[in-house]
Amino acid sequence: MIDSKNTGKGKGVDGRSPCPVACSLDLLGDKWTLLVVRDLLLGKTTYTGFQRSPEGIPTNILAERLKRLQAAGIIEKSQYQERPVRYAYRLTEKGRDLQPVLLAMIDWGNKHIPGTVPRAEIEAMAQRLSEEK
Amino acid sequence: MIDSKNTGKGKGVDGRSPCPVACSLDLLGDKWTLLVVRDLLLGKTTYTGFQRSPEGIPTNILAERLKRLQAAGIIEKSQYQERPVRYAYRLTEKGRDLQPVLLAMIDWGNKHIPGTVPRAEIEAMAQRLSEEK
DNA sequence: ACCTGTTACTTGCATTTTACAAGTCACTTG
DNA sequence: CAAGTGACTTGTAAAATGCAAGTAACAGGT
Repeated sequence: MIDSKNTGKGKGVDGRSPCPVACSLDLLGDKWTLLVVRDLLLGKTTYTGFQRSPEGIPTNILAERLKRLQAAGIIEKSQYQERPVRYAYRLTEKGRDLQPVLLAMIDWGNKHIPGTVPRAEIEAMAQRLSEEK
Repeated sequence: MIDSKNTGKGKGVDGRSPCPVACSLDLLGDKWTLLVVRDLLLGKTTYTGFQRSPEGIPTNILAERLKRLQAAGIIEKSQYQERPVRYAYRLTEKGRDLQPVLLAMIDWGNKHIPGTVPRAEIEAMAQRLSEEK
């Protein structure tokens, strides 16, 4: 199925091929999307929160990615207060299920890219952020 | 460390931040790179083999990605015959260590994108390709 | 009431990356 | 010796990205 150029069954898949990796990459395969998911897993929820991450995502890219993730059902946007209006973005179950992908990347980075902050430290920070008042 | 815009210790990290996810994405964060790694994990080794995958990677992109992956120490290129010269690309240990990332993506895709070919089928195919004479 | 600040974006434009087609070079096979 | 294959390179149009600036809705201080 991976080796044939569309076996022509007309499944539900829309992407480049029925390969789950290819389909995932159609959605997540760029330099920013998974960083937003990372921030969400760390407990961040606001637009400016994502912007303040050290990588410095351009604001138009962030806005576009949040729309894509929402359209894909990976995050949901909710207004958590009026006057002034403020929004919170949260992972859906589909989004939280990306955690193993991120963890695998963290482990790979820790093992093969010297100087990356270790998983333990990241998990500790996630803890802190989720406990924040 | 993730929340401060470079704590200024001058570590070995070159990317956008010392976050292992960000660093991994600097290398792998696009629509094609991990598909090549997928093919390599499946047992493919040649330039035209990668090109024949159903996603249809553009040839200039493939050439550039192979160079990047080689420069990053994720794959190695070897000439497996002269007259005519033919090359084989193979994953290094660093490259093989990406398997958990790919497996996590497969599981996520299988769970959340209907119509994607199941992990069992992919593993069976990897088996077949690696046994190929 | 006015000025400054914050959150959550949108718009415009230059630069970079990607996609697609075609071409090259060294051979091999009929 | 003509056609084919493997492994690429080159050219160019289209799309995505990055950067700066602008907008809108409010809050808080003077």
